[in-house]
Parts: sequence; structure tokens; C-alpha cells
Amino acid sequence: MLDTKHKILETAERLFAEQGYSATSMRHIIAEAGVNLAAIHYHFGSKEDLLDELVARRVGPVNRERVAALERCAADPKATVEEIMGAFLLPIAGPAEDHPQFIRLMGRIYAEGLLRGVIEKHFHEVSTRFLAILRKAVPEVPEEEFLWRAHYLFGAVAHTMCGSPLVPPPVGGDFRSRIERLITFAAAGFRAAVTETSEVRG
Amino acid sequence: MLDTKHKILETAERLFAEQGYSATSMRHIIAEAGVNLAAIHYHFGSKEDLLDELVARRVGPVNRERVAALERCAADPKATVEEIMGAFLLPIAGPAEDHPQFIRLMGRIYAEGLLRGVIEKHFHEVSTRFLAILRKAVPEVPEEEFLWRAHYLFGAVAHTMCGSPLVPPPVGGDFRSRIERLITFAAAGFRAAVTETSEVRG
DNA sequence: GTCTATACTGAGATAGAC
DNA sequence: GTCTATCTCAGTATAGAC
Repeated sequence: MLDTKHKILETAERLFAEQGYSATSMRHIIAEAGVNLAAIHYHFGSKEDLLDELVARRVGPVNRERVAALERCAADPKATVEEIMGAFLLPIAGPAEDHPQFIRLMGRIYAEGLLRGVIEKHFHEVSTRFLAILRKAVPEVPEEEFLWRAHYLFGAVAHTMCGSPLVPPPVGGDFRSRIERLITFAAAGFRAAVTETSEVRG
Repeated sequence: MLDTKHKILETAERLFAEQGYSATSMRHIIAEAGVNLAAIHYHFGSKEDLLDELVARRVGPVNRERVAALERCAADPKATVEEIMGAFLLPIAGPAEDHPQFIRLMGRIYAEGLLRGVIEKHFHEVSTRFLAILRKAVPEVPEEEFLWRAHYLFGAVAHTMCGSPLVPPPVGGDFRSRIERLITFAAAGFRAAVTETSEVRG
């Protein structure tokens, strides 16, 4: 039955989002879904492939929005850093309001590094395109510096999605405003003058 | 014998750093260390407590350096954002050169969120002090905005330590220069003018 | 106090009957 | 397609030798 597969998918998404990927056992999923343990392997192959299908379902539409917005930026020689970042980041805002736990899950599996294959499959293409377009908006930044700054940006994005163990989470504000704040922060960072030899020690 | 405990500690640190915490089994550790499985529980209590002791060993000296540098900043009313960030971040540079894999491990366990207890125990106090001092260097930033920016900074730091699945890692530069670049980036972000209603969509 | 042997529980995965 | 039984490998707990 397709019903079995669907029940697994729905239950797994809820449990992964609530408890995280590693903390959710397949036995817990099948118990709540009322199906047999082997059904997961029959329909998906493995626990990781189950996650993969979950991610594809939600991320596909977001990535299509991203690509459309990014190509509009690419066609506009006057596109600002803020607009390009917005094209990449704001399409998350919709799903983030509808499925806040899912966004948290995505941030966590990105940060975990364990599921590198899943991440690369769903984000490598669009993130590469994003960086290529962003690159042209800040031509004055040397290549190596640009890559590091992209690194910082992705770290900040993941953290914004999944929450920090150390900083008290400011409760106010929806996800969209969080993203807008992040864009303000990171755009200033990308425009910062490159320091040759820093004098930062106190 | 203290020898057994020491062998476990050394072997575990190496394997955790090479393969990550979750991916390293206790049976793998004891096989390479040439000790018995139960010895880990006798000396440490659990796998997580073993990690805890590993972290404490390396992080203790770093945190003492941090606190000393931070208090120098606190005593100086003219301390810049860059200097305060440097006080918090540059003490990692030394260990990062000597034990690069260990730094990567720290970034990963921070990002994972699973070992929240270990992270809080070793970093909560010093990071709280850091944020309090940094707060006074940017009084013009509203409180909520400041907390989010701190959030972005911590995400970028963790990512710098553990590497990203999406951005091609720039190979050049030692860890200290990475931190200095990050400080330039984040200081500009903290100083950015707060946008009331952003106009970032393309 | 230190360490060994062994057993327990729960995880993901798989083969084969129906 | 589905289910039972079973396999391997985790982390953990305990009894007891020295």
C-alpha cells in the first residue's frame, strides 16, 4: 500500500523534527505509525534514505524559488549584496513559518556533518550558483577572503536555523526578520575592508 | 595503574578527532589502547564523561587565557569590538596549531547540539562574560539585535572550526589568520546600522 | 583500588516465508 | 508488499579476580 509509505513519511518527519535525527529510532517511528520495522527498509532502503526523501519533499520547492530569484539577480548588473542574499535566504521564510521544527532539523543535520551526502545532494548546486552571483557583487574582495566570508555566512545561517547552546535565544521576531537581520549583518561583513595585518590583540 | 587511564585518554582524543565523537565506538578505543572495555567506565563513568575530561584538559588553559584577556578589555573603556573579539577568539589559535583535529572536534560537538551539557559546562561562563563586555562596546545596537548578532558570530566561529559541507575550504592561511578574518567580518556586522524595515527582496 | 569477563538492552539492517 | 526472526554492533552494567 502507498498508505504505509505515507504514514512512515509523516510520522518520521514529525519525530525527526521534534527529537532530532539521531535521537529518533526507527522502532519509535514504526510504533507510532503502526507499521512493521521492515517496511521502512522496503520503502526507503535505510534510515538515511528516509531522511533524504523527507528533505527532498520540502526543499525542492524552496530551491526552485531560490533559483528563480537568483537568476533575476544575475540578470541585473546592479543587484546588491543584500538582494542576492535575500534571493538565497528568504525562500526559507515561508516553510519556516509553516514547519518551524523542520527548519531546525535542517540546521542541525547541516551542522552535524554526518549526513554530508544528504546535504550536498540537495544544496550543493543552488549554493554554488548563489556564491558565483554573490562573487560578482563584491569584486573588490580577494578570492580567498571571499571564500572565508562565505564560510562565516553559512555558519551563521545554520546557527540561525538550529539554535545555539550558548547564546540566549531572543524570542521576539519571526523567521523572516531573523533572516533580514542576518542579511544586514553579513552584508556589512562582506563589504568590510580587508585587513592586511590585523592588530586585534588587546 | 594511572597508565590505563592515560592510554584511554590519548587514544580517545586521537580517534574522536579523526572520526568524530559518534562515529568512534568505545570498543575501537579500547582495542587500540589495549585495555578492557569496562576500564572506560571505571575511570570515566561513560563515553560522554570521557569526552568531558578530554575537553576539560585542553579547554581549561584556553579559558584562563580568555578570561585574562577579557578582563584587560573590561578595564579599558576604549577597548574596540575587534580587541574584545580577539580576547575571546585568539587564545584558540595556539592549540589550533598544535592540535588541529581537536579544534575540528570541538566545532563539531558544538554544532551537534547533542552534547549540550558538555558545551555549557566548559563555555557558558566565559562566553557570557565575553558577550557582556562586547555589549558595552556597541551600546547603539538594540538588545534584541545584539543577541541575534551574537548568534551569527557563534555560528560563524563553530563553522570556522569544523568546516563546511558546502563552501570549498580555502586551504591557505593558518588558524590565526582565519580568526583575524572572522573578526574583521563580524566586527563590521556588529557595527552595521540597524535596518528598521528591510528592502532586501530582489 | 584496578581491572577482566560476561551479560543486558536497544540500535540499524537483512533473509526468507507468506 | 508485508511480516517474523535473526544478525551485528552500539553503550552500559555488574560480579568477581587480583
